[in-house]
Amino acid sequence: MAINSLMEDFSSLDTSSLVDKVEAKLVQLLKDQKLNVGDSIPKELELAERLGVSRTVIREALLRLRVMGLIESKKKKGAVITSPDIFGIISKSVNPHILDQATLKEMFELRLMLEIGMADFIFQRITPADIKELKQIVSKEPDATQDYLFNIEHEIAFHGKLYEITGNETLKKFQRMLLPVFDYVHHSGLLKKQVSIKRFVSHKGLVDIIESGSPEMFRNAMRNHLENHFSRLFE
Amino acid sequence: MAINSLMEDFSSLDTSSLVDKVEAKLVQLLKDQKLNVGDSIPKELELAERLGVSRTVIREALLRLRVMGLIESKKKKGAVITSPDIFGIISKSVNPHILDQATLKEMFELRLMLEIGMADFIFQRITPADIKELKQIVSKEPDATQDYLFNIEHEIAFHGKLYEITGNETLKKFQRMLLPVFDYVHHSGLLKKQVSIKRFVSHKGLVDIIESGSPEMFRNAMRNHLENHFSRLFE
DNA sequence: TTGTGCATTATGTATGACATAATAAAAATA
DNA sequence: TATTTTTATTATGTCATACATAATGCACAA
Repeated sequence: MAINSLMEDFSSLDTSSLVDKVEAKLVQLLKDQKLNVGDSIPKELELAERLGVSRTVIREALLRLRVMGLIESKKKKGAVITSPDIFGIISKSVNPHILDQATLKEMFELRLMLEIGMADFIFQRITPADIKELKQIVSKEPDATQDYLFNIEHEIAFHGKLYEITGNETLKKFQRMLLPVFDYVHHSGLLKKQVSIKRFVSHKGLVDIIESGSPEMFRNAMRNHLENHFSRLFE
Repeated sequence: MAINSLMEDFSSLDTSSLVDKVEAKLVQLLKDQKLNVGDSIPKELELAERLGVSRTVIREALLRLRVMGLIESKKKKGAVITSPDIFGIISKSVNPHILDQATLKEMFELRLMLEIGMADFIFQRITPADIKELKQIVSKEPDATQDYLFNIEHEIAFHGKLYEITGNETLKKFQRMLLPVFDYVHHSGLLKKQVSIKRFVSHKGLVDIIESGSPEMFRNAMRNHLENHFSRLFE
């Protein structure tokens, strides 16, 4: 079925340029030959000769793989296969000013889902040191009268720590990618006006639950904690 | 501050190639000039002249932007700014055979988080038609004796429908990206052996809750439904 | 053995040329 | 005049070649 859809793509949409085809061929090469990270691929000239295209085309195709993080090329050693840091890469291209508003709003939603869904991982992997650190962060919690930026920083510190506790690096990168988006969406006119800022479950409340509650309790508490955001999304 | 960090980058790590600099300059151009989607950017030759580099370099920089989905270039009209379909793009570079195992496992975890965290969005946006469709999918639920592939297909149909109900296109793309990863992780020796396949809350159970329950109930039920996966991650 | 320097090699950059496709302008026809 | 066809123009896509640059390894000398 994978092959079929591939064929379809090729037959139906033959608007593909030469570089497109070469790119596909190279990716397939990586897949087929089961090359491992660190292995090096043929030189540009060799590829050009073997595929019967100019070096320019090869270079463009390789460049694409490089941008996608599949390879890295050094001056003499040629190109070697790397394990792509996906989110690190797209972080570069996530530009709130360029992404369309619908996508931005959706990414905002994604963050809410993740923070609620991470409960089990927090409970599974948290250490006493983590709890201590959380408590320390919470102890510095600013009251509502405090200046705005400081509040933001505190939010990031607290929630960022939660992401960290999950021990999931990919998730952490995802959060870093979402941070500017979140901030942007929060302040642009994308969401409904915030009618009343109520703090339902506080950060301290969350920590208490982490310390002596259950994942289930945490999910509900976090959902409640994020109510201000949800209420701006829904009616 | 943005300028400072930029300077630092340039001074500390001047391993950046010409293309790197041009790329950064172009991205900055897009940001500064607040160009909207659909606006076209200067021609390659013009850029080459203005920045004092060869067309080769300009082309490579533009190509990077293209791979990142920031621009699209047509034969005559030049390049126009587009709203990048991030996940569509990285889907292409998500290759389970190339990603390292730690990342794969983490992406597996991400999926679990999302499916639990999506509860509120499902309840907020589901329509009677959706419920009807869900019931129809469930009615065809195969029993455990049925052939394996059919079971997989059914899983994808059901959970995919849930993603769809959230109305979040970005999430949907994210799922499509995760699908091959999920399958791969599930079958490779990455996770602990599956001791006993128990179906806790069934698909039908989930539908019942969607129809007459609450987000809170759904989260717990989904967590339970995914227990087989969780148990392979945790002890 | 250690270090310096040179040769080699593969990518990075520059330049010029032509192909191709999309658009606009001009010409031809009804 | 209106409409279609042809032609010209333009900007990207592809090719070819030459040279710059940096990393690697080898040879030679201290």
